[in-house]
Amino acid sequence: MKQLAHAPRYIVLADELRRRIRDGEFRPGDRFPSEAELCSANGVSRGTVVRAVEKLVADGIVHRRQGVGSFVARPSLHRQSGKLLSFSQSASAKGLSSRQTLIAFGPASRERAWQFQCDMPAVFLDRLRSIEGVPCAVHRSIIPRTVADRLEALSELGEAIRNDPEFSLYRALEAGGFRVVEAMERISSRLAGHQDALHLKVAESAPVMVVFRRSYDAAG
Amino acid sequence: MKQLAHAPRYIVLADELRRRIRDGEFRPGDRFPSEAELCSANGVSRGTVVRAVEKLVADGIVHRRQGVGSFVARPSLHRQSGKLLSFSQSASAKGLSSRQTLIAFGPASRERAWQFQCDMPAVFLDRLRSIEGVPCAVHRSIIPRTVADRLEALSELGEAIRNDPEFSLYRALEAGGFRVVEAMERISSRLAGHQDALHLKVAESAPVMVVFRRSYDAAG
DNA sequence: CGGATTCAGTTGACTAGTCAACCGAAGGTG
DNA sequence: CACCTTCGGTTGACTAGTCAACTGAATCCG
Repeated sequence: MKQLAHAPRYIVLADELRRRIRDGEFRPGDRFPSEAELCSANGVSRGTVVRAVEKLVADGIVHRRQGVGSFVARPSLHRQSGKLLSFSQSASAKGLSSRQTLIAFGPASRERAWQFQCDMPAVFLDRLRSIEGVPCAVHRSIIPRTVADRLEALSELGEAIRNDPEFSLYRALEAGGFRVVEAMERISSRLAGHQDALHLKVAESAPVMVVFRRSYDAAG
Repeated sequence: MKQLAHAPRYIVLADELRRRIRDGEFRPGDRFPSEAELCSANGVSRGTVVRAVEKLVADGIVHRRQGVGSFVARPSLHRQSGKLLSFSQSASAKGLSSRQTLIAFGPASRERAWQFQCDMPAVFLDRLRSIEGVPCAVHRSIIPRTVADRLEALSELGEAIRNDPEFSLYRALEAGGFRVVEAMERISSRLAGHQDALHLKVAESAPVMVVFRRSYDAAG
């Protein structure tokens, strides 16, 4: 189980840079420290710095231009997607049955919330979504505390999901007075980890899709 | 304009390995040559080999396990997505207007078709999709020749798209007798290239989403 | 036999460099 | 002024290694 050996340095470095961006040390559009600077500042070789920065680039947090430098990305509104149907909506629209089971929920760590560019106390909600009985996605939802509190008590939310296989988070949000009007999606594919593989019942390290979708209500 | 300088070796190597997999030299589940083997066989250092293989891993073509080796991935049916609404369907379902403009179309190179795991002569179709006037995606469709021929003549297809901003490829396919029943999606995000940036009118190297969706009709 | 250990082979992480491609700005020249 | 060149700084690609972590199989031993 030990698992805690120690994270690779390039991941530690990436996380630290992420934090510094989050904390406002680097602002959108700002020039990022050059790779050479990051090398000497952190006492690692350039290859390690590159791997760290590549992670941030893959996350869309920074971008690089050869011969110029690296920059903190401006939050892109163009990532907004018009495809704003909830999972259950799109399924039923095609006459398919959609099911879900609650995997886990509870308070979200600050780091985790930040992955969704959410800098408030929040709760997370992991759900296994199935179409026609075939598990096909794990949805991780991050809901700001302020919103969650206006829904039913959280424990009840958990119960609702457990008991109602047709439960739709979007419907619950609307019932709570929130109209979701637009969303930001960040989609990437990665290899299934142990947990994912367990839930999806696929061979471990099979490719899965990871969908980040940030939703806004009319008030933001 | 020269642009043709020469592709990096790790890309050349990745493409070559892709081709060898495609040609059946390595079969799904097969053990892949070890990194050391690939090094000596291709006369490059291990770092280069790793980058090449990482590309294949990112594409979901191979997977690696530390201490064991690399393997050709089995085509995963779990990548099938239940969310099979066409772009225009999902937009109109939300009461949004969707537009599109034809960027390019014509015969697809074998390499390009293969990216969609399609090993037949095919045509490609690049469309810029907009929601509420905001460009938000470039869709690249690969259609097997055998299917395309049963649609209207291709030039007419081009005309149809040009003239009908409400044109839906799925609708056209159904009109031609093809019922799309399921699709495989491979989604990744990358940086906008020059072409992309031009069409989407976003800052170059802004993050964009790339959606690969392979659709099957009832007969496969 | 069955459990522990060793061992060879593989990928993961990392180093300390080199050279190339590229960009922007600063000068130089007509 | 307009054009060209040079130059410093940056990222991109690559090398040739080292050591660590991990796996599976073989081996040893009670």
